[in-house]
Amino acid sequence: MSGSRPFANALELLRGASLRPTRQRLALARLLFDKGDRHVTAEQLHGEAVAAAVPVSLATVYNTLHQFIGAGLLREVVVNPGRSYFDTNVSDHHHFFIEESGKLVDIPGDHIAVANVPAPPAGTAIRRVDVIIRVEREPV
Amino acid sequence: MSGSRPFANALELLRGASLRPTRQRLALARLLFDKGDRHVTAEQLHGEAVAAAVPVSLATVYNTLHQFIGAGLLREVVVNPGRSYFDTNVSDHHHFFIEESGKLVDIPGDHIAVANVPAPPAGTAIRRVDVIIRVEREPV
DNA sequence: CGGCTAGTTTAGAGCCATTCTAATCTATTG
DNA sequence: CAATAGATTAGAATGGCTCTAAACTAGCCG
Repeated sequence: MSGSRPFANALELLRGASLRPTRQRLALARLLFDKGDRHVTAEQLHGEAVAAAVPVSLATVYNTLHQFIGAGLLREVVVNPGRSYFDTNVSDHHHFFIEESGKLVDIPGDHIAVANVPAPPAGTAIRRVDVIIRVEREPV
Repeated sequence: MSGSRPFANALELLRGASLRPTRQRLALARLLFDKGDRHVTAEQLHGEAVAAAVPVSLATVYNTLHQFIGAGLLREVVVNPGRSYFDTNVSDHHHFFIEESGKLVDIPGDHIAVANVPAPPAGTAIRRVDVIIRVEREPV
């Protein structure tokens, strides 16, 4: 785990984000945060919820994911056109992306250093630095 | 310019990539490569072609862009879910991404250093490292 | 407890970038 | 110039995501 939310249960998480603890949000929060760091797509998460007999629509999954992002509980990772990944690890880190399987693997922030970053274009400030290392199955 | 294709005209580019020099491909190659480094979307490029009175369908624009990528003439930059940018600069470099305007700005490869990259997951090899620095309009 | 209301959820339609299909066209070769 | 492999095309299809408007519910107040 990233260790950034020790002991926080789903209810506290939602309270902290000023989101009403509805059945759907509680269930999604548990699916997301009860098993350590995860990278999921909206569709995957929806599938898990349905499998867990939690009645939730895909629209609600998207709504909830975006609310969690707004609350800083989640981060969006963009590696592929036309599909978003949601990352439960919101601490400073980067990613390996295995193109064939579509899997993401965390790289802790202190295991990688980005140096000599030039000044951003005039009138802008850096919001975030994303490093994506694209890997492929090793050629034999 | 990235300077990687000095004196190459559109015809030579296509020949070198074993692509038949059709009217559409020649026109798109000129639009892409005759004005230095560019970051375009498929729709933009299609618009430019139409504006230049080159009859070309959006499907052909997509086909051609992917063929150019396959030939190493172009690179795809993924910063936004649901929209791809095509980058005519295929040399080693990275990007600032200005979220509000959707603009990309090149960062030359030698102006940024990524250090301490950990070994990739077992059985995989690094194909490419993408650094995307997301910037926002400076808060006053 | 019963109602009230703002906030939530939902099915289904809609949107948009991209890809597919199958028919037409064209660059190249003999 | 005819034959044909390859290219282009319009339009339909796809897929991820968002919107809409109606039904539901958590939290509040009496």
